[in-house]
Amino acid sequence: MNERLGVSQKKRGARTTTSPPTIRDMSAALGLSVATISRVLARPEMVRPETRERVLKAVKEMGYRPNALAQALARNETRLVFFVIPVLSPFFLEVMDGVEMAAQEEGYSVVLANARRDPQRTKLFYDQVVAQRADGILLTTGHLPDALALPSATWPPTVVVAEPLNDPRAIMVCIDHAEAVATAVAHLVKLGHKRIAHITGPSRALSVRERRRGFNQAMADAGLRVPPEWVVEGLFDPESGEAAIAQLCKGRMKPTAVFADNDELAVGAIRGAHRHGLKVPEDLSVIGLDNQRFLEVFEPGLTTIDIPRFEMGYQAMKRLVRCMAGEKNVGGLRLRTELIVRQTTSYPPKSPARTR
Amino acid sequence: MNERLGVSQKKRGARTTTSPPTIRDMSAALGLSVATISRVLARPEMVRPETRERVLKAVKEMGYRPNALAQALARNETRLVFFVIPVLSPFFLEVMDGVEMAAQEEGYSVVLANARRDPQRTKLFYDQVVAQRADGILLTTGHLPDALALPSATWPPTVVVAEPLNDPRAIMVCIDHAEAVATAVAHLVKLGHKRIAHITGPSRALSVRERRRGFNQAMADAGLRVPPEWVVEGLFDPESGEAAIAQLCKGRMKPTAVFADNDELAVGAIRGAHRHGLKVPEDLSVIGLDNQRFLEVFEPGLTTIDIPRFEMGYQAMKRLVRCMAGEKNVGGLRLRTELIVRQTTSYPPKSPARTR
DNA sequence: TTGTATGCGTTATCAT
DNA sequence: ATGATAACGCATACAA
Repeated sequence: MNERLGVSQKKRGARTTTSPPTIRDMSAALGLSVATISRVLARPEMVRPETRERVLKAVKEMGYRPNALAQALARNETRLVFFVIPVLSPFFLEVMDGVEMAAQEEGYSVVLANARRDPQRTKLFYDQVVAQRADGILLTTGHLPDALALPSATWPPTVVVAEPLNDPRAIMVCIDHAEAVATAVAHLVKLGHKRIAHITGPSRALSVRERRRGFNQAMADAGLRVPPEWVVEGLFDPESGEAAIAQLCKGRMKPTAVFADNDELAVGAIRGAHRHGLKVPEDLSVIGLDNQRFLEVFEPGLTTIDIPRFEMGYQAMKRLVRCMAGEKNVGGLRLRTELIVRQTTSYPPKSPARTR
Repeated sequence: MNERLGVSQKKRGARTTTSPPTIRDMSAALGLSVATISRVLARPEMVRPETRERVLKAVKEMGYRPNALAQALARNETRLVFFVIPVLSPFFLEVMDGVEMAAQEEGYSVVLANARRDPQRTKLFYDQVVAQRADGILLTTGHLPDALALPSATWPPTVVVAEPLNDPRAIMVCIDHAEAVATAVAHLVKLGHKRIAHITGPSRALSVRERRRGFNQAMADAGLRVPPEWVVEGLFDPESGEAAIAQLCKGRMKPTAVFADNDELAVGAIRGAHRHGLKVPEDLSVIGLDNQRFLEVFEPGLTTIDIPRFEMGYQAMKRLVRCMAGEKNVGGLRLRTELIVRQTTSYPPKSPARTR
């Protein structure tokens, strides 16, 4: 045994510094083959209890931890996934929470991949997956021109969260945007509103287009018409919401209610309304979409549509795992949204509000 | 060429499915050694231009990408770091933004490691680093009982962000909490406040203790005393802030101003004040700490202390990279904070406000 | 039940 | 400038 140890050390060069023990160190120290060590950790039932205990004891004593890198190479899997987001926002943060939870349950780690609004970067993350930097990819962005050019053979396990994607190869976990918006509109209509504006996100996003469709449909269903100037496009931030209100106030006919494509736009709209001397909801009803957690402190409480962000992330990751396990025909999922009525919606004003 | 390719395939088992080409496939296809292929990508200047071009062309055509896993194993580095957070919050999100930026610049990826308030989990992430799942670790939590027990030999490259840590081995990038708080107190004192309360975060965090120390010191310096019941501890959330105000309103003597350990507490405090019929800032001045981005939409604008979150993350990651590169004596950093005066602070009320 | 030997896809050392 | 080949640390098929 000592001989073998000697040989081993000579062959592999003496370690003077204390680097973590490898499986071979364990093997040498215990006089067992590396295979046995490996088996104790991977399939304990395959090894005799006494041997197993002896190995386990040594593992604990010497602090042996299998090298994740080597393991990954041998097993041909990284147990890593990329979570690609277009921009760091509280919304994706909460989706990520669900992703992380599922990942933990399944023994995966999540790499946050921030595309910084650059589709080109999304492609880079794809390349990384192809290069075995990760096993799969979770997308939260609908437009990825380059990645679509990927040949099917190298299309890695992919699940799209929160955003629809028009590629049949992608599995989608999202909400029914059109339906969600319709619910909001229905709420406003029920309150008696007839003049409803729509503040939308950037129209290159498929989800935004879906919402717009839902809005128009719901309005049409209610027999209401939407002047083109009442559909104002912006980014998903408060500034855009505020600007949209300024825009809407310029017109001769003014809406009594606005639906905003997300909560941040809605909050901006409320601020904009205040700036224009409009009270919410007395003069203007505002309804958002997201039910962002951090807005719980906001006053007046924002009427909005809840998107199950955590659940979306969780389900998406679970599906991705199945994908990576080689399962075929993993289906997508459409989660239900829910209208949360708080204080920013009310009956329309009796007489048109006067803006300043 | 076909022959060689054939040999390769026979030797390595026929691939019926199209798996990504390996360096050996390239080698075979080009009639060059694997070493040359490798060199072209790693040190192009070492190879003759003609050969180089030939290889590059083939790389592009065949879509060859070095397997990151194998690369990592051979180079003995993962180019991955863990970013450990106690809980998913907008605060850490912005720190993460900086971390990510620096990581990208340095060719690293960031794994989001959510400890979910469980120090035990922090230990797990440490183990993963020891097991070469990542090269280094970024901590945002001050209390890690178990990890401290790690022998110095296996103490991986570590940088602590945002939170001080009392381990000499750790490199810290944070702010001077005591000084930040002192600035806030000084502002209130200058406005004429004499009765100032402190709503604190959980006292197990070292930063919270530092802030408390800063508060007491600043008050003492101003010749003001702090009744023990005016220091109310809570979690870092709005609910705690609201509860703290309820607590403070129960006393006979009431403060005219409160300093909250973070913005969320402050926002909760404001809400609590409203509930108790106190107007902010007329009856009660409130000042927070963080300058959270999402609170920009909050009205009235919160007076607070700006913490350079992005910069903290960025600098921390840059330092971690140096650490991982083996650099010794990488120093810590203390970033400057800045008082942002908005609308929630004003002069103390002439007569004590009446609570309901 | 345990051991032997080979493969995983690179990098890097040492020849040539 | 290029090639042969030994690491890297583990998993696993096959042998014993």
